[in-house]
Amino acid sequence: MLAQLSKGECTVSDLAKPFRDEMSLPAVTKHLKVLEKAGLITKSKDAQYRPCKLNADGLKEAADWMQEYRMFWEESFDRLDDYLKTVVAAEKKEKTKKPKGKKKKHASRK
Amino acid sequence: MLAQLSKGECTVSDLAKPFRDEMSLPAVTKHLKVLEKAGLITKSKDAQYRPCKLNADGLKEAADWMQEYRMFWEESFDRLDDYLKTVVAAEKKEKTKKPKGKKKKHASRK
DNA sequence: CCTATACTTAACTTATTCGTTAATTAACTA
DNA sequence: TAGTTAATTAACGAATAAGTTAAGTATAGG
Repeated sequence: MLAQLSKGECTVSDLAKPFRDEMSLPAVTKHLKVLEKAGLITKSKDAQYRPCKLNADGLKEAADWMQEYRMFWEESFDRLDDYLKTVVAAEKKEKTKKPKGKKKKHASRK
Repeated sequence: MLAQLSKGECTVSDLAKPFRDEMSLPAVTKHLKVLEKAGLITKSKDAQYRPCKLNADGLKEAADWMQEYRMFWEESFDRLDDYLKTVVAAEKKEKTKKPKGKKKKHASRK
């Protein structure tokens, strides 16, 4: 729906059309209500129609917010990568050792 | 919990300890069950204890999966950025024009 | 054998998400 | 004015997430 709106203002039923067989109109109304509350879109009046458009300010806020987390996510990716590299390396080493070595006891649990 | 496990195998109660006042032990059991089902950890038996460890294969799969979506997310970020640039530009232009111009009618809705 | 410890299972609660159908409001139009 | 179209509201429901308490199982160890 946001993608649709990025091409220009349009009405509730226009936005609903692509989802005709997936959800009802009231469902769309509700969906739009959360987008509106979230400040991502605005609705206005034109006779029976409620033309919707993207809200630049809200989108900017959202983008800024995501931008913050983007780093966090990427760091997480990198940490996972690091972790996997060490694990995979450890496993390769494991395989070159004798396959039936002593089982390592875990640390004492008292 | 995954972070904890990345430092080495440990038991259910060890994993639960940092969350003592946030959730009960059964809650932890359940949480671990979903991590196990998701293939991110494995559990074994040692007397009453159930030592858990990270599952490298599962984590690798998860990382690969995320890697795929990473691009999608970043593209989305970029598209948002692009969109915002054009919108902000458009708004600046708007402000330099006479503030009380003709209201543009929306496209006919028949 | 008895009991404490580690953990699990069962049964239930509570809140939220995401939808539904039916009725309602508002405005256009023949 | 009567009917149609656009959208919303009301009332409800199913599914899921994420916990809770209380009871049960398995094992170690005095």
